[in-house]
Amino acid sequence: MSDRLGYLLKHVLAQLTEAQTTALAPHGLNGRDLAVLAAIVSGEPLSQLEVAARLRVDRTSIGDLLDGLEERGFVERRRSPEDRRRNVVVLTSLGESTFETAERIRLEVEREFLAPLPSADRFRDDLRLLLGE
Amino acid sequence: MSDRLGYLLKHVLAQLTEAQTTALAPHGLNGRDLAVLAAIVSGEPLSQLEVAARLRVDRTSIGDLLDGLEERGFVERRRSPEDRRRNVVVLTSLGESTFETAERIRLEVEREFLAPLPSADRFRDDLRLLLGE
DNA sequence: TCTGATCATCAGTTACGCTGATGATTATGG
DNA sequence: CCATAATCATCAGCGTAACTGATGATCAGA
Repeated sequence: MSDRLGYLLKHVLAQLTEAQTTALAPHGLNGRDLAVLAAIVSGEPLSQLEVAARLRVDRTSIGDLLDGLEERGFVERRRSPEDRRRNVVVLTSLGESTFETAERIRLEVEREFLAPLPSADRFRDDLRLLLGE
Repeated sequence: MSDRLGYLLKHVLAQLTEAQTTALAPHGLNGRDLAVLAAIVSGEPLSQLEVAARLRVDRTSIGDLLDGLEERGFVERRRSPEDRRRNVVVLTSLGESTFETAERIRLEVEREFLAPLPSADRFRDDLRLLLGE
């Protein structure tokens, strides 16, 4: 239909978001929540600012995001002992198990989503190139 | 950095949007406004609903969008004589000239934006495939 | 110790997509 | 012809997300 790049990107993203949302909903998560869990699960405990930076999400949004995850029992915030300004965020055991199943779902959703393409990897490479990574 | 498809798409779109916004700002437009003008300029006069459908924008958003464009003198809304429920939206002469220069800018911004890729056309094709077009 | 930086949080703004309702107008069918 | 349904624009309101700017608590450095 349209060849406007903004239009194409916007609606491709919207469709992916919708597919992820519906697929993850039974587990009480959306794609954003899952990205937060993924940032936390990898390696040493992170402060909220570090989580936000890693996801390139605004610093003031991450608090609300964690509030929701904490209410649902996926993460815990603890005051860091060596720097009491910081909240160290860790996954609960529920958070860990949910993360693993949700992550599998995400991979499957992405695989299906990119199925129409001749090469999904090439498309991913293109996106990374555009971000300069 | 991240290989999450949602992350990649989101930030690629954000970077494009920013590039378009800054490039178009001197002409009093953003990428969204320009898309509206493009939908109007092509062919016969459209009702607001038709403009919204063509852009895949919510029906209730298009009104505000047109308000802004009308304030800035780019479009005019007239009650359709043969169906007085409809607003026929047309470009003013200022709208037309602005559209032409802005459209050239958009093409140049997109060209530069996709320059890092081995094949910009292929990337566009991929996006269209994902939208099922 | 004083000063400035850092972290989390809070209040408020802007933008967008969406739902549901309303009034005006047109189309349909009995 | 008239009553009903459908269509169009608009309005109020909601939820989400990104962002700015301020605050209090805490830490680091001079």
